[in-house]
Amino acid sequence: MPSYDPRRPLTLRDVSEASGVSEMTVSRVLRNRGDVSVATREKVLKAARSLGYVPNKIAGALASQRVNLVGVIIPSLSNMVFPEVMTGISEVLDGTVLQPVVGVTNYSPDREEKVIYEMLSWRPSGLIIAGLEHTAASHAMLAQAGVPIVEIMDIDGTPLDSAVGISHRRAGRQMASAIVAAGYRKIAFLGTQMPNDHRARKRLEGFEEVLAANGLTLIDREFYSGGSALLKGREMTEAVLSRSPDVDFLYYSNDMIGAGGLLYCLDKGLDVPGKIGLAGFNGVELLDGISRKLATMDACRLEIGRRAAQMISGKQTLGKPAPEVIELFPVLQTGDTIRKG
Amino acid sequence: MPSYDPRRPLTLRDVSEASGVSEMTVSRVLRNRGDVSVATREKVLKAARSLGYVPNKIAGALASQRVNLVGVIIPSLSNMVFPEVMTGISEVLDGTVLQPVVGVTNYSPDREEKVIYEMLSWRPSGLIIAGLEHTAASHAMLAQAGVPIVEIMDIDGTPLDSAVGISHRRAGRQMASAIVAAGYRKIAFLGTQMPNDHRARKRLEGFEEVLAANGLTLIDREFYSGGSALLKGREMTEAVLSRSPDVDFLYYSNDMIGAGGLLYCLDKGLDVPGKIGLAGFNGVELLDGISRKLATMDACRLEIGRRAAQMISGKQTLGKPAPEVIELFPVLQTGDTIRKG
DNA sequence: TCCCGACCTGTTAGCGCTATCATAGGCCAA
DNA sequence: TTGGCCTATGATAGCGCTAACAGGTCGGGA
Repeated sequence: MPSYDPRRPLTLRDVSEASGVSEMTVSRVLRNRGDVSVATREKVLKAARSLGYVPNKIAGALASQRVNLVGVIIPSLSNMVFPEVMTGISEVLDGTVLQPVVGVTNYSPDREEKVIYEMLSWRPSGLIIAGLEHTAASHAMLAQAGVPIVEIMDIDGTPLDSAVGISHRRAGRQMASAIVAAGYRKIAFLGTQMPNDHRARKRLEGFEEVLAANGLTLIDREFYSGGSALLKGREMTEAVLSRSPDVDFLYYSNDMIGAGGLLYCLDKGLDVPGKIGLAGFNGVELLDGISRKLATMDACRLEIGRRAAQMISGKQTLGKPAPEVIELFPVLQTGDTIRKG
Repeated sequence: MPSYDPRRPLTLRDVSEASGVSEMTVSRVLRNRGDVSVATREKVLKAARSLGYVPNKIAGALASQRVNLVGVIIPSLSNMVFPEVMTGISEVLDGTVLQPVVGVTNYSPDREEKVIYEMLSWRPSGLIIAGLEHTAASHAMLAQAGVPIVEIMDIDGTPLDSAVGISHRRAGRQMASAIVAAGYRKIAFLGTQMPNDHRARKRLEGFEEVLAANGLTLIDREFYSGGSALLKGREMTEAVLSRSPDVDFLYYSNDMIGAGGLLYCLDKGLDVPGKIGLAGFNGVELLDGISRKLATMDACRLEIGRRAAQMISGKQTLGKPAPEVIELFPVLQTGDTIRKG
């Protein structure tokens, strides 16, 4: 491999000169587009390889008006849920010319606004964004973007364009019904203190709706933010149990803190699910190794990612495609922490 | 907010016409560069806002030859380690003009090659890439790229340019020394079956080195791939314990499977750390909620991310900066699963 | 023989922005 | 006044690539 002056980056022209054909022909070879004779193709590829030429997509994208990037805007990468959504997206996009680019908002609407602006300034072919709640400015940008937008995770609200997700309100209701049906009555909620986690909020709303319909209210609640979720779950559980000793069910806003709580209860030798039941949310496979399986609901993360990516890639060809809303239905897994019958 | 024909995207010219100044002046206002009178500035910003104009970075990058993107190439997002590295990187980059863009290789060298090619085709300002082992083609591309490259996580080898990481071999040795010193003799290894996880391999090599120096060899080994790590840890532990009942120490290649194993041992009522000790690797905070704390070593993930980002951003201004290698030193935490003294 | 189309390659004109230099005033010291 | 030097703005020329069209060559059917 010969070495070159790193100060002058390689361009198509270098390859064109090295191989004795026009830049256009080099471009065609490198993109596998149009008719090029086998001999020429070989010659060009050989030159490109020996120079170590890497095409400049910036220039290519500008010239062709095609960027083939899909922006994916999510609140966080450090819990288990969004990486799995990403897996679903990549899985589908790998079979196309499109590539995902992720932006992380940390559940902050202001940051989301900035990330959307950044993303759009690259003129992506589409945008996948978590949640239906955005600032007015974000909403305006998305509406004007002129590219397909898919809002994911949640369908309790009005999508801007297309959407794939589950109804968190319904999920909360379903879980509450199961808990009440199993005979639990003194129910406490333990969850994130996140004003902008709208999905957790909606689940709790649905949950309380059903409690109310059964003449019940939450007897206690405990919130946290930051830190190791497993540990927080443990600490919160301890706090609730000591404050409300007669509690008979702990409903957690996610599986991680639920697992922490479960480990605590088991350590304390509590009768789970006889005297006290527990449930979380998300169906995180990661936790399958705990001796008792926590009741939970699968949030369909992988499938949401897949569908969203399919929608974006499907809309590339057509003109102005119709918005589409897909509702997925999480399955309640009672596990070992809700009484049967 | 007025609405526009989405078929013709907005350009600088639209803003320039709407505000009655030249495109150049609009560009200056939007980038806060050069002298523009307050009156003009206001006028332009108003026009840009009312149009909902978002600058086209593709064009901007091409014209200015500056992209301000930092490629980050990592094997996976679904374990706990790389998201934390990302956090460190973002933390530092947020204070600069640079933005991270991540690419995931799934521990496949071929995929890494493709991802590097893709990244370089966007002409990033720098590249952060996990590991020191790359295919010949990858190596050539990186060497020719003409931008700062920082290889992270590992320093047992020869960096291409700069590097930040820990010595996994040394980490393995340290852990082995601690285990041997604590009096354990019948030691088994449980880890990933990943030919391309070089860091896990190096840890094991260092580990066995010290065992050998003490006249010991591993009495058993068990490998896995895929699946829920916690559950795998449990299953592997069961397999090892039944196959080698006299084992007195279980060394896991990561904390997740270690935690699964720990939960299994506790469930079985084994005397931990008296009859059997356990240790993992990574120091994942996530697991802090387990009743017994697993012995582990912190891989300095956050700090690695920070340092790598600092190196890239520090090299933006200078000409051709000198390569730099930073070794970080993980701390051994004996937790509750290695005998004291 | 000529013409037509298939195949291959080249030429031209941008994509939307920014670097660079040019220019038009305004202000002050000499 | 004149020159010098600011500040504010505009004109011009690309960045590296691709779309669109313009040839040129060759072979075969009329």
